[in-house]
Amino acid sequence: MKYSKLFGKTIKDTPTGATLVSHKLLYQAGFIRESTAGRYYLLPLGIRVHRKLEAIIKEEMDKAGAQQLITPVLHPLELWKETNRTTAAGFELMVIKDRNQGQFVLGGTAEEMLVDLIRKFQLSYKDLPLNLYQFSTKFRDEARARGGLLRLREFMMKDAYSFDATEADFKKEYKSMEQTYSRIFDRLDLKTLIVESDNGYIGGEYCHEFIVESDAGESKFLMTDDGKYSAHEDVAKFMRDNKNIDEEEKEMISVEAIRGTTMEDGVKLHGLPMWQQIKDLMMVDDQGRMILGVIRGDYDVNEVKLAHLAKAYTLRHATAEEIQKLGSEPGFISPVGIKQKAKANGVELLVIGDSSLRTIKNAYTGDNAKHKDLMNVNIDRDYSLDVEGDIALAKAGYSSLDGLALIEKKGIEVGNIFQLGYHYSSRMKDATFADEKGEKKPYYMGCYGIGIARTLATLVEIFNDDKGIIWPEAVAPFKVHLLGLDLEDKAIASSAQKTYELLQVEGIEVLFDDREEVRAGAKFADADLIGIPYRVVISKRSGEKLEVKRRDSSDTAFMTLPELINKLR
RNA sequence: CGGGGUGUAGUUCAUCGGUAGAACGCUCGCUUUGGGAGCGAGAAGUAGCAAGUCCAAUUCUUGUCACCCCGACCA
Repeated sequence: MKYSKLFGKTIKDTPTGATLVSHKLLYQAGFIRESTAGRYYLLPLGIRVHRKLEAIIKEEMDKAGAQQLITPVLHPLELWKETNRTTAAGFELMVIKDRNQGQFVLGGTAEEMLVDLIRKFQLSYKDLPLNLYQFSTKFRDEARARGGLLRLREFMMKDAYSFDATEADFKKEYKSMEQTYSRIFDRLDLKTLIVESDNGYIGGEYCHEFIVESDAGESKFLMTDDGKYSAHEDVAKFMRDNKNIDEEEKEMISVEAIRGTTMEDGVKLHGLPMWQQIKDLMMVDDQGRMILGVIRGDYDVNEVKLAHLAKAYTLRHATAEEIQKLGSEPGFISPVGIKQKAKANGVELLVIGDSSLRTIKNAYTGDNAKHKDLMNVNIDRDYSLDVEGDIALAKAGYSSLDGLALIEKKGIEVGNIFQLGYHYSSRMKDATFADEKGEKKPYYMGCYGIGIARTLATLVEIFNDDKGIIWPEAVAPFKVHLLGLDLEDKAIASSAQKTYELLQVEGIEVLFDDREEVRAGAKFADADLIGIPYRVVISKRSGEKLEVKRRDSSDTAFMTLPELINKLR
């Protein structure tokens, strides 16, 4: 490619509001232009990198035995109703109508489509395991797109879906995908951490994100120093420390409590530690059920964990009116006797408690009435839980289950792998295969995604210097950036042209800066900005040889064309 | 979705109650020529859109749309 003909010039200005290096550099170097928020044009340089990423991912997916296909972009809305995802993911789903008023979802993920496809076939256990993947544009009506290519409303994703006969088979596939992803990111020179995460509206029980550590990222996660445990804030587990469990249980009493409604107000009034207080968080789920989260006072409730234990898609905070209707009072909620009050008032209530409640004795909390508190409250004796488990938010400094301190990190999620189990195959009719006895069994599923544009932006976030991008060779838009200087000299011009042609004959991708009117300094600056791995200069100064410099090094070497070709092979 | 902000030339921005200006970029010319050259000339804007106030609105007011930032949300 001749630079003089390349569509997409370098530019010195950066877009208004661009804060991320990747956004600025990709714009300045002529890889991308914005259309509207979260939707970008990929210019010729940009699409070259994009295609290389796709090629690497495809190679590794094929190697892992997955098969490529493509689904329609418009998904029939009925399919999403079948899995009850129209409400769960409705806030970011885009729905359109055709001329017959048929409703379609603009695909943002394709579990339903793949299940629908596979049930059109009468598969048997002999056809399994099966892993199908595609590269397709995904639509997400994100509340807030940001950061250039890091959070888009429209982007290419590689999404794969696996179908297995048993959980054991699935686990092999899951492991295989984990290894495949590791190989893919290795080939991109990206160091990824595999972090336990929450499944969100995708469903299923567990999943892992591939995260590249970066301050530009939006994913917060916790990990131990030795790197053996890393988990997203939403799911991170930690050890509860015992407080006063050896204390004698005292008699529970109700006292007058003229105080404000915060935890601190309780601490101040009673002169007791925060951890001895019981925190009560009243939420409402998508079915209108009241959910009470109960936890030791010095911990915070993790609403994602709470939603899981409640088996709810979404939770929101209850209003003061809702709390009063149930028979309690904001700021004075207590697990003691609340179930009876709810029942008396005809409100459905689920009480979910954190295991940390067992680390304290003689706790204090509200008494479900304004300005009344209960002292010396003890679990089992004074109140019981409908569900007991882990609803606590992990924080930096807490102890991991291995006893190591958790540290907080930030990163960009470039890929993820999900266990889906029977989540979809049980909700969708006839999502079954025939087993050895001819009996219909539901598929055990998983899904696996990589955002291509986000990965591209991540590469730029990681590989850059103050002059521009430094592309890893595997995905660089070209391998060689050939700079012709002193091109008004006919001999040099023809030698440069010949070099350009010979490199192409050798199958080496080369961008030839053939501009006559542009000075050397500008060409060097452009080459640094664009970030192609090898810069090759032909000029008066280079003489018969070529001046070769790697983008990531400051050393230059003079060599002949055959030597260069040999080096690049 | 809540809070804040910004919409003026291709881009980044300035200006102003009397219908606009710079830099970069672009075109042409001369000089220059190894780290974003200099000089000169030129093309380029219905000031997001709509309504209102005013003799007069790009400027003030209201609405609307778009975009940006913080938060909520979010594979």
